[in-house]
Amino acid sequence: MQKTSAAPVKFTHVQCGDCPIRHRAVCARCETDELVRLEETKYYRSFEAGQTIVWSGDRMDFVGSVVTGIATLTQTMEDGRRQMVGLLLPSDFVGRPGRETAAYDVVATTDLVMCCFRKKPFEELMVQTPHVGQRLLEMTLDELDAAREWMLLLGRKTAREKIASLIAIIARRDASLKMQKSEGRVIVDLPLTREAMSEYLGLTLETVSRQISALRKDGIIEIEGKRHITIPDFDRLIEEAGDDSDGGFLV
Amino acid sequence: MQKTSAAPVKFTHVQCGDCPIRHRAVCARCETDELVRLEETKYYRSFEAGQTIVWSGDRMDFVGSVVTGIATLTQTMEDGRRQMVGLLLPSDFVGRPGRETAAYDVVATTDLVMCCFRKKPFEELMVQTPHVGQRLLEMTLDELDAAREWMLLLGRKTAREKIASLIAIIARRDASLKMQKSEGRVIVDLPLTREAMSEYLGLTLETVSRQISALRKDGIIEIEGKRHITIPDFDRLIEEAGDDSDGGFLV
DNA sequence: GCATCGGGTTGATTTAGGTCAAGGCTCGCG
DNA sequence: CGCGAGCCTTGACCTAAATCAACCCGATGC
Repeated sequence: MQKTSAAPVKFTHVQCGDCPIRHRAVCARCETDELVRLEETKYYRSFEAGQTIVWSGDRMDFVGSVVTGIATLTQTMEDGRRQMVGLLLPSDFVGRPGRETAAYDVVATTDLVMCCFRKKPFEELMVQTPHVGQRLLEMTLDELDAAREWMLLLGRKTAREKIASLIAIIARRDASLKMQKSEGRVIVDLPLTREAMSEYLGLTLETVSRQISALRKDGIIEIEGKRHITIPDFDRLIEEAGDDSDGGFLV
Repeated sequence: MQKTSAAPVKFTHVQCGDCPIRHRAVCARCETDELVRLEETKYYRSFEAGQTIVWSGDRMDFVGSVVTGIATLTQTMEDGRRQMVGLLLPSDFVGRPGRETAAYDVVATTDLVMCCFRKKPFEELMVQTPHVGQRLLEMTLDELDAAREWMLLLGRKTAREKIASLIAIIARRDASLKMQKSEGRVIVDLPLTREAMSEYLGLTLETVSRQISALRKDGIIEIEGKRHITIPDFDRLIEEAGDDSDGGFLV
């Protein structure tokens, strides 16, 4: 099962600044003049950990991408049950062209910097420059694959498998960015509270805590503090995750 | 929470044949010469109920859309646990441009006709005619929304709520196509076996059966045979589904 | 120094849904 | 006509995870 696109996009545009929307997220193959037009409507926004960026149903007149930090998309039922439906790491895109209200709560789970564009100009740009739309399609298809992997997790995995999967997912995303892996031994800092993990996994936070303890007791993971995890044998973790495929290299 | 795009696409192209990929799925706003080019690579395929169209990991050199019948996308774990991750009704698109192997099992759950295009020419067409790509982006975004609604269902809803939600989803898709609704009273034919429902909902088929019986006893639904359901009060069903939003008009 | 608070752990108990098992209904076929 | 296969239902029992509750630990504030 292949999760990544056949031909991975190369980010060769060298005049990029620090804004991922230019060099990673959207404008991977864009031309200089398009960059300039995009640039004109660009602005940055910072949020503190815990802050809600938009509430479900609110007007949302921008799109953007995460520069640093982590955000989540969450759905809430009337009685307060919550399910995370999106985990946004740096370079991930937020917002849907063609929709003017947010469909989910968007929350900063760590301190966060986003790079935003007003929606109108962005949509106009999309019409004028097909590359942007094509890149967005690729990203959306990747997200859809991730969502489907997530559905398997939610529908069929045990609590232990869910925890192992989540750690693996974060480790892989981390590793693919930072390459902190050395022959099977992997180190991760969980960027989520136990509660956020429980919302990701469709569990209670007590169960999350218990299963993390269980994995520690069984030597699958080692823990320092609350969040710092080292995985002595990554393949063993993957076994615990019960993944059929390569586990989805995309979150 | 808004599930449909702000400006719903209008299907005004009148020379359409019976192929949904032309008039509904992809070429909503296309020009005649594009249609012609697409037409050249088009072919139909029929499948019987229960037949597997592609296996996860198999080479898949076509994309297409469902004309009549129902297909599903399913993921399987090594030990046989299965989770449905896509339900494809007429006009839904199958396949991912840019990927040459299938990521999921695609199964015909009823007799099925698909309209297919060889992938290469389709991809070339996509590059040449932005409208096709844009339409595909819209469809993919809709699917992503549906997947996220589905995640809430899998992660947080009770068995009873899951069943009620599924019936509501099918009824709405049905109704939006066939308009067989009369003041709150709705009639649906479930196009899925109990087993398929259980794979959709992350339950066992026994639980599905029990909860359907429970909803019948409580007068939420009435059943004739195994599959024919009438919903005397649709709003009451929605209450049982525990939906926060409008419930996602998209499957 | 002490109180408080957010995040985390652990234990005791309950329960929703899974598992195992028996049987029913319908349809096609020898 | 009787038989078996699919599909579905129902019952008895079991277990994984939820619930309820106590408590730990480190940071922050007064």
